[in-house]
Amino acid sequence: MNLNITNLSHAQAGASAAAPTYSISDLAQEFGVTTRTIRFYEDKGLLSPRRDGLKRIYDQRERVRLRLVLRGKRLGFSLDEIAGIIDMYDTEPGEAGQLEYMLRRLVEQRQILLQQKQDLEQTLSELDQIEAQCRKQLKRMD
Amino acid sequence: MNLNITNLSHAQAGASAAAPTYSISDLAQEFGVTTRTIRFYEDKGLLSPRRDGLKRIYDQRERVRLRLVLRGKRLGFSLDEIAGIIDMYDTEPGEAGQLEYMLRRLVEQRQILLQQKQDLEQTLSELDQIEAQCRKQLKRMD
DNA sequence: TATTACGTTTACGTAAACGTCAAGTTATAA
DNA sequence: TTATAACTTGACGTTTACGTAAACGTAATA
Repeated sequence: MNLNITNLSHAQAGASAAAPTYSISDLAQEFGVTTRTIRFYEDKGLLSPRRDGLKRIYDQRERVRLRLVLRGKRLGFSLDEIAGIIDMYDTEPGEAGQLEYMLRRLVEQRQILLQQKQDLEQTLSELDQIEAQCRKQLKRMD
Repeated sequence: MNLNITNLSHAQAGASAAAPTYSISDLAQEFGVTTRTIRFYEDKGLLSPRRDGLKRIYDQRERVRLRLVLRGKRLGFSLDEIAGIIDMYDTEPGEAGQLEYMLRRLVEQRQILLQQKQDLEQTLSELDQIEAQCRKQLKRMD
């Protein structure tokens, strides 16, 4: 019998105020990906869970990172690009040169996202037009 | 010397009111992709240029399709997904069942795009926060 | 006539992002 | 004690989206 707090029924763990942790399959289930995928992301340096012996233990920070990765994927970025983005989320302040470098990267990334936003809105508006045509055509057929 | 109207200096062609046409490298240059890429899209059924002997001749319609493909890529869709989307742009009205099927696909596609939009805006706002932190830190270092 | 520019097909190569075994470990339940 | 479930590390397979090279055709230019 294991009395470890990290082992409570299902994932959530964390009665009292202990930091909740998750197994790999907890996260796999929650986010609808396979454990293979999660391990692959670790291989690529996107995640770095602690270990309990061999087993991977994910805390909040790792969980958030996974969420960021999957959001990046939905936006169509490669894992390498996502790595670059997530990097910015938790780079330590550092020296001035470092900060200015990061500001430049932020600007670049924003440009990309703004272009996407434009592509997105144009596509949405075109779909609206197509739908209107569709409905018009359907009415005409009654 | 070739007097064909399609052969005027660079692509644009179309003195008078003749429909402008383009060679494969015209389009490659205009959109910043390789000819290999354009041929690959044709292989996948995304483009279907006319031929002059062996040579591919692209008209406005094909050019627009290429533009749509590249926009789809910027949004992170696979070529198969893009094929499905572009399909909707030029499906002939057809019968009622066909139209209703298309309406369902439109709704699905819109859902995906709206999710992307949400992801996009959240990411943009997070980048704003990071930038603010950065600038704050820089000021503190003066 | 030879070269240069642009086009063609065919085909093998490759990077990314996992899927899919295989073979072994560890912990709990029967 | 055995079986089951969840985990581990390889390692090879697969799909997508092209890159890259070979070998050739055609047309204008030096």
